[in-house]
Amino acid sequence: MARANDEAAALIQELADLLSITGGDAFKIRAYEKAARAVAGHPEDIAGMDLAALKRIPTVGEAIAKKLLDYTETGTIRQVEALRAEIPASVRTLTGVPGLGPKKALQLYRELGIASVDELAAALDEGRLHGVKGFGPKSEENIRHGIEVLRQKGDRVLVGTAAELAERVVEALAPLAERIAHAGSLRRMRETIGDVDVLAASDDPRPLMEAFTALPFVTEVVAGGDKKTSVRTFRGPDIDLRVVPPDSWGAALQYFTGSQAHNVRTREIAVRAGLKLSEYGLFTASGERLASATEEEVYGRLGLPWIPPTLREDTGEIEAALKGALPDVVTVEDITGDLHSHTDLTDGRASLEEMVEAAAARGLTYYAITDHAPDLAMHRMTDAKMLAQRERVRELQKDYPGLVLLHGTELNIGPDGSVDWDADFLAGFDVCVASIHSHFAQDPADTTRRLITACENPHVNVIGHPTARQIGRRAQVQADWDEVFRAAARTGTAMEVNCFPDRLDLPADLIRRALRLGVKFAVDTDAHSVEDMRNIRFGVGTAQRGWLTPDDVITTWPLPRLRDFLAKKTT
DNA sequence: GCCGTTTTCGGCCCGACTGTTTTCAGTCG
Repeated sequence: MARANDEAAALIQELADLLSITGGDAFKIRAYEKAARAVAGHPEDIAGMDLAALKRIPTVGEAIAKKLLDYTETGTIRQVEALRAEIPASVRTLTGVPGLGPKKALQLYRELGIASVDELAAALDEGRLHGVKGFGPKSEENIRHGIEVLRQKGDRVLVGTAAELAERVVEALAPLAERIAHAGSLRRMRETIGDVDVLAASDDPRPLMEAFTALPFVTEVVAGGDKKTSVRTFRGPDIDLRVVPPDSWGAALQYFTGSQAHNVRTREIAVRAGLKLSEYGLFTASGERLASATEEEVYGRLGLPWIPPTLREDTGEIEAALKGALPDVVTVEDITGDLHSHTDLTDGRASLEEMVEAAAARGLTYYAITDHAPDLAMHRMTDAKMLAQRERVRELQKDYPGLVLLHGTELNIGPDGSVDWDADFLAGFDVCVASIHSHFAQDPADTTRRLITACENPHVNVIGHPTARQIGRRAQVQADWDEVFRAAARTGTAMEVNCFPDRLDLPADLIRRALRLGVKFAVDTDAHSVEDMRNIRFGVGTAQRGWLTPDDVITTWPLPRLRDFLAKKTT
């Protein structure tokens, strides 16, 4: 179920958008935007909070607290309703067209009565923009194109897709740059990516820009300068290439990694110290450069430790850094095992032998094979097939002295919380993952009970991809997550962080909520092929965004500690 | 509208690029 926080944050954000269209004070607008982010990221549910509690949320003062109270009491915010009456909410959608901001959107509405993207397209066709002040022939063409981009590209791509594209750009341009790397939301490992940002260091940007625009998948150059070039790609995201002098590398990487909200905070810290921070470095008032070569140096001169990119969202990392309380987040190198994988016995594409060989090559110390159980009838699993696989796993173990093979299964959680086999058969597995694969639209109270029942099963060790979402295709199942997490913590059941780019499940915001309730996590690839094992970086990135340390993640633990965790369920 | 190791008022991040504006506003990140 959508938390009150998310709906309230959306309303505050809408208030900011509508005020920016009607020409409200820019600083007031920014205050609303900051508060919207803070409310969305606040771990406690705002439903039921009183004014004093609401004001304790950072960036929420008296005025916004009252608006939040208005929301929790009436389901809406009066000022938003009033502004909607003045400006149709659909005018907001005009600012979604690249190149159209609040000022021009308002102008189009006031002068031509345009209140939606469709109306804008029609006005263009009828030539009604001719002669409107500020809209020359070039603007018309850009808006026309912007509408097309908005309509066909949809919006964001999965992090895996963006990572592949970024790798191709970096590889192609590396010979022409002193340094080159991806930055932006991809470096922060957001689950979906709008634009791919690539940063290069060179004293001679021209050859880089020329090679960049000549890449085979580039279809159009949107903006081309000496320092920045933006391109559109064939059925992919836009790519920005920024080129900076080599001695600005650290400051530039810090800046272009973002997030924008994080950067605002770091620049505010600089201003308070009488300094100026830009992508070229940290400078004194007289222009003397204090730091710029590395990110560590830049953060250091601001009095901060280096902050992992995955935390840079202004959701508490600045405060934690100032207090010396940043989490020592889990890394790919910390991962010692994998508790969820498939073979061609069910829907995997590689044999048991190939998967085990790949797990050994990853340098894991333990690896669980967890093929699907009989309730997913399409995979035609039987008791006999599962026991035969177990025999084969035990035989294979002899060939892998450095890798402990675990035999497990991925159970199906039925609508009532039951799983495929009875306790006797389940007791034969080393580890059991249990996941939801159907009945996604159940009543939230039923889904909550369903997941709690699965946690209470003494043989279920891990809840696989707990929300069952598929990014861009299937919404999360609705449940009272805090209740589910309490049950997981109480019963010693780990929540999975599934590494598939279209799952990333649990999502980072739910990870943070679960963490506060004492839950442990299993970062698992759910690999169906050898290649899928590379997805571990996306799951670890998601775990980092959830502020997880190695201690929170059972798949970083040495085998004896893991075995204790698994054993505690049944005793 | 928020906030305070320059405090309760006066600030609030910084730069690149575009188009049409003859000196810069709007947009974007």
